[in-house]
Amino acid sequence: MRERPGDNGTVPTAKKKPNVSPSPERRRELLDTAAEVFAAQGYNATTVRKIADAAGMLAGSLYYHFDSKESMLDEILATFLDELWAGYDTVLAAGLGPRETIEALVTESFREIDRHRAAVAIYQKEARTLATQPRFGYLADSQTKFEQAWLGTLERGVADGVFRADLDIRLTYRFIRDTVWVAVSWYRPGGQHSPEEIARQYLSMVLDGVAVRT
Amino acid sequence: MRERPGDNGTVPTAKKKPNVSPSPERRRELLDTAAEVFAAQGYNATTVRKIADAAGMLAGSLYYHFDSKESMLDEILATFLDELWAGYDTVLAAGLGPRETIEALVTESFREIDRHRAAVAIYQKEARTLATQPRFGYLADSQTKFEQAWLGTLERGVADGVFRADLDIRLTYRFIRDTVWVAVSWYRPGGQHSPEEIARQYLSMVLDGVAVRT
DNA sequence: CTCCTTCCCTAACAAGTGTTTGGTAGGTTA
DNA sequence: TAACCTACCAAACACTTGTTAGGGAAGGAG
Repeated sequence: MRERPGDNGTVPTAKKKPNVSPSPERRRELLDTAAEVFAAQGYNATTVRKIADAAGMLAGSLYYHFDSKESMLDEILATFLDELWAGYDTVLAAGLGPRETIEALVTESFREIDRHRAAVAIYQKEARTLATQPRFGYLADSQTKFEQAWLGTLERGVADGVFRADLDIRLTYRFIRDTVWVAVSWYRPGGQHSPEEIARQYLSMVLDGVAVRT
Repeated sequence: MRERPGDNGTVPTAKKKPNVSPSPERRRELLDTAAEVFAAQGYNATTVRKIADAAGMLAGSLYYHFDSKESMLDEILATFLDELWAGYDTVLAAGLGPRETIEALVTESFREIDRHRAAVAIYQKEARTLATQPRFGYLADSQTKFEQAWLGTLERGVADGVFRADLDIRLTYRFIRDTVWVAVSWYRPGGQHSPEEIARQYLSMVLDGVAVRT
C-alpha cells in the first residue's frame, strides 16, 4: 500500500535510528490511547502531554517509542487503511454483481467503523487537510482508489439496469460514501445495533428509500 | 435564540467595554475571511496570525475589532445558526405535510450550505467538542431543537403512512441529517448544480432509493 | 489650525508547544 | 558480581501561541 521510511533495512542516510528497541506491543497500546485522544479532541488540539497523561506517563517518555507526534498519527491512519483495504480488496475480488458488491462494501465499512472507531473518526476530521502534506500522500492515493471502486461499481449497476440512470452518478457516489462514514460520529461499539444490523438498515434506506411505495 | 454578553445595555460589571467603536461592516469582512481560514485549516490549527495574513494586517490589529480568537468563532457560528433557524422556523410554521416538510427542510439546508459554506464546515468539524463548553451551550440547544423538528416530522410521516414504519426512526433521522450536512465537504458555490437541484436529487435518493424499482 | 475618532502597527508578554538530553530503577544475561 | 537493555523520569530547550500596551497615520469636525 505504501512505503514507510525506515521499513527497509539499515539505510546509512537515515536521520534517526534509535539505538533502543521498544516492544511492538507497548507501541500498540500507546497508539490506541493516542487514537482515542486524537478522536475525542482533534489532532491539533491534542498535546503530547495529554496523550502522556492518558497513558500514565510523562510527555518526554513518549519519544522513547515514537519519533514524533505526527508519526503517531501516521501510524494510526496507515494501520487503519491497510486493514480497510484488505477487507475491500477481498470484496472486490469476489466477482459479485453490482448490487451485491455495494452491499458487501457497505457492510464491510460498518465493520471497520466498529473495529477502528477512533481511527475512522480521526480520518474523517483530518484527512482532507493532511492529504495535501507529502508525508500523508497515501491518503490521497487511498481516496482515488476508493472512488474508483465505488464509482465503478455504481456505473456497472447503471449499465446492468439495477441502479437508477436518472441520477448524477457522482452525486450518488458521494451520497453513499458519506452516509456510511459519518456514522462514526454517533456510532458506539456495544450499542443496541450490531454493525451488520446498521448496514442492513442503511442499505435498505439507500437502495429502496424511506418513503412508502405507492 | 441566545444571550450574548454585551448585547444588552451598559452593564457596570462588564469586563471589557472597548472605548472605541469599530465599524460593523469591517467586522463582517474580517469574520468572513476568518471563517474561510477556520474552515480550511480547522479552528485549532488556525493561528490569529494566519487570519491576520489573510486579512492583510498584523495579528495584534485583530484585537481592535474582536475580544479574542474564540469570540470570532462564536460570532461566526451564532450568526449562521440565527439565519438557519429563521429559515427552518418559517418552514415549520407553514403547516405542510410530513413529506413536504422534509423536502422543504432539506432544500432550505442546501441553501444554507450555499450561503454559509464556511460556517457550516466549521460547525461540522467543531460543534461536537465545542458544545461541551459553556460559552457554546447554544450549539447543544440548537441540536436539541434540530432533532425535535426532524424526528417529529418523521414520526408524523410514519403515522400518516407516508414513511416506512419498518426502519429504526432514530437511524433514519441521523441518516437524513448527515447526508444533508456532509455535502458541505464537497459542495462549492457556483458549481454545476444549484442548491435546489442538489436538494432535488438528494431527496429523490433518500425518499425513493437508488435501486431500480422492480 | 486643533481635536477626535478610526484603524492599524510595533514590540513585547506569559503560557504552552513539540522535542531533546542525560539520568536511573529494575530486570535479564553472562 | 558486572555488564546490559528496556522503559521511564526530570529538566530543560527553542519556538509558537493568543493577547496586550502604547503609539501613530489619516481624515473629518469644530
